[in-house]
Amino acid sequence: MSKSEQTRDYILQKSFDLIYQKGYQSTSIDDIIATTHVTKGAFFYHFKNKEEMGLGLIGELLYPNLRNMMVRPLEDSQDPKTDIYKMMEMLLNDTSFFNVDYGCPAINLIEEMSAVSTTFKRELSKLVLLWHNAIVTALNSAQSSGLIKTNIAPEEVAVMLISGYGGVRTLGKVMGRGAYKAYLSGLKSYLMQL
Amino acid sequence: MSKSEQTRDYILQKSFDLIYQKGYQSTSIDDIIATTHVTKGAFFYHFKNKEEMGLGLIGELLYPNLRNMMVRPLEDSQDPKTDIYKMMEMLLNDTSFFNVDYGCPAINLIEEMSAVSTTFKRELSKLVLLWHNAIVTALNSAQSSGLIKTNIAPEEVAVMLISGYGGVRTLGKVMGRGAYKAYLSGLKSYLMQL
DNA sequence: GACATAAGATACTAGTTAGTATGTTTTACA
DNA sequence: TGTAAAACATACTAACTAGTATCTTATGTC
Repeated sequence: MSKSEQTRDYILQKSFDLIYQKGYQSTSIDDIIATTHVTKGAFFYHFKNKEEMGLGLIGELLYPNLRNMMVRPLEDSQDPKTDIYKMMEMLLNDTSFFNVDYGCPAINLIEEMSAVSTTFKRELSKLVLLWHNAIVTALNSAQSSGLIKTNIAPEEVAVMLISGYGGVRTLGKVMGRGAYKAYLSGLKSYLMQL
Repeated sequence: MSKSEQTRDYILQKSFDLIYQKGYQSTSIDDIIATTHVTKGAFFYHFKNKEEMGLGLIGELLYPNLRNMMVRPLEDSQDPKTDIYKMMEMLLNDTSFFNVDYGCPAINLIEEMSAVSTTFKRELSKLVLLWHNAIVTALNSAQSSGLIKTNIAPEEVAVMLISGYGGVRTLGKVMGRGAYKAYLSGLKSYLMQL
């Protein structure tokens, strides 16, 4: 990786951290250059404007992380019920990447930006759809192999799961990790009965 | 209601609308005085600062609305399963107060403000707890009267329901009303099996 | 090692932000 | 109906905002 690529990635990573904590609109470019010690000239050399940086963040940080943590674990799953639970547990208990007080970076951006910028909305909806499809595919195959009742609708269950995840991230912000614990417990019962 | 009270309420109501659409931090006082045609002097006569207005909003608009739409329908409920479903349906289908693109005002504020202001976080957590307790109470009484299995934990179900609601509001922002429809359908099945 | 260009640094701008200082006008009530 | 206080209006400030113009320095290539 060239020196130039390094600073670009560095800016993206630090911006991500700031935005995760304070929100996109409340994170100023001056904030970013202050914490990175990268100058304004450097910032605007690598990004045309703030939006391009924000979209870069989604494409180059959020997207690959989502694939790794939320899509890949479901690919070719032999036991979706268990794997979905394990995935949720992993996501909610991962304190290296996530923080209860700050919630989920992707959910935060959806909340803040989708009504304000159609470009952000479009890119973020791609992420959601990716996860949605991964869940539906896993549930479908589980129905084929008789591991899940055939009278349930995978699309509905996917929406229930994604909503549950997003919602408990929000809930965690005001109620703390206890919300995660209760959710995971409730999720287990919910998955059982599918 | 005196003239003075009227302008105060008017400011709060219009601020609420703006904040619902753009977020709290992105709604400037200049935005507010521009749309209300109330002058800056009037604004700062009624509110010490922006935060006091924001908190007023929570206490005087969000709180009573939450009581009416999310707590009262569960009080003395003879059939919580049905009443919870009806409440969710009412909330998600009410287009006079809510808008898919803007989600739920309370959820939005939690998302945006709880990590940024402990005062907002505290006030908002009260709202959540109020709803949580109303749900738990309803589920408890349903267990007593044999309408719900006794091996389920009302606290967990409450977290599942609140998370589901909050999450589908987020999901709706990027996926549209289809998310609401799928959620309500999934919710019905979920409640059945309790 | 010259030189073109990539990468980064500095100083600025025009507009916006919350909040204040200092006025003027209503309103309630004696 | 006079007057004190409540309610509102106007003009300003200091700090911050995204972005630009213009410069300097580093880097790879022949």
